[in-house]
Amino acid sequence: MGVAATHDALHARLDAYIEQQGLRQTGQRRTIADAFFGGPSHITIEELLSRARKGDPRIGYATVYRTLKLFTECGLAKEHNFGDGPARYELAAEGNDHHHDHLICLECRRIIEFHDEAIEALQAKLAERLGFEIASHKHEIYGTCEGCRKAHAKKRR
Amino acid sequence: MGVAATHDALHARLDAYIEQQGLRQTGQRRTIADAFFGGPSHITIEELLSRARKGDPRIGYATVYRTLKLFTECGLAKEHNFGDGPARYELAAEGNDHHHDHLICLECRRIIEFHDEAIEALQAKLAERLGFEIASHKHEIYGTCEGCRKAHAKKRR
DNA sequence: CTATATGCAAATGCTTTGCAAGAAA
DNA sequence: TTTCTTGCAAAGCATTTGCATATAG
Repeated sequence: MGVAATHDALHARLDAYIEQQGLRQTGQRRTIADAFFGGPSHITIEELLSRARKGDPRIGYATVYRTLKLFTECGLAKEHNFGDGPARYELAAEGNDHHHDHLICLECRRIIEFHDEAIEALQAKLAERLGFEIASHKHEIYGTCEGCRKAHAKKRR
Repeated sequence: MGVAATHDALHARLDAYIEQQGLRQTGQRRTIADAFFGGPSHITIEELLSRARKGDPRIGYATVYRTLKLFTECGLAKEHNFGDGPARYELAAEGNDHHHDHLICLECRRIIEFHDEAIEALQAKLAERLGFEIASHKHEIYGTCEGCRKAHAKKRR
């Protein structure tokens, strides 16, 4: 099962949502979906637009925003704001489905995903203790990644 | 030791920073500091401006932004973005100093602070494992607070 | 006096929206 | 042939900035 098959499944999921909601299949949606499914994770609207325009140069800014909102609604995308500029989107679907959080390098802006069952468990316990029902959470760790730290060490030598 | 004494300590800290940086004591800074030290936590610029204007009606928007940036730089304030509207600021200084994270009720927008040593420890271990040096982190839990859940239960009866 | 701070209004950056024209069902 | 979508430009919102004036040191 290669990338193409995965994309088919994602497109199918999108198509199902579109139909179920009485919306319309359009060339732009397919083009943007291709750009999104095949592109790097944590992509911005800007980057996605330029990827999508390789397939269809007439696509507009607002359409990408609207389409990513649609993807987010149907669970295919997750939106993140890491404090610097624009929002970033990542694929959130079967196979890629399980929840994760992020470490963000403040120097090179690299984003590292992590999932820690023990932290999640403690978080759940904490919420329960406070009578709080969790809908979602955001756990972001900002700092310096291994690569950037090594680069410092090298410079200092 | 009452509130006034606490405020004195905060003002002293601010004054020290201002002097140390070769900046200037101004009436506006004192007024905004009073409004901030005495006001509710997780306050917005807008709210702070209206509090400050009770002391000095001529204070401008930009000054509050600039002054809260100053407070943040000198460690007296912490800025948070909880995903809805404008940033919120909380006091971060002696007594109020230790780090905490937040639960945010999506219904009543109440903000509950928490501090969980075990989660922090796991987080530190995780970062170490990845060779990542933590500068700061953000752990936000969104959902429904106890009060809102009880309100639902009542309605349903 | 000199450098910093202020207030205003304009600019910015990201995102959303109104609307007329175009396309899907 | 009706309803949804698109592209464009304009609006919106939070925040920042340029600049002339005011003020602290």
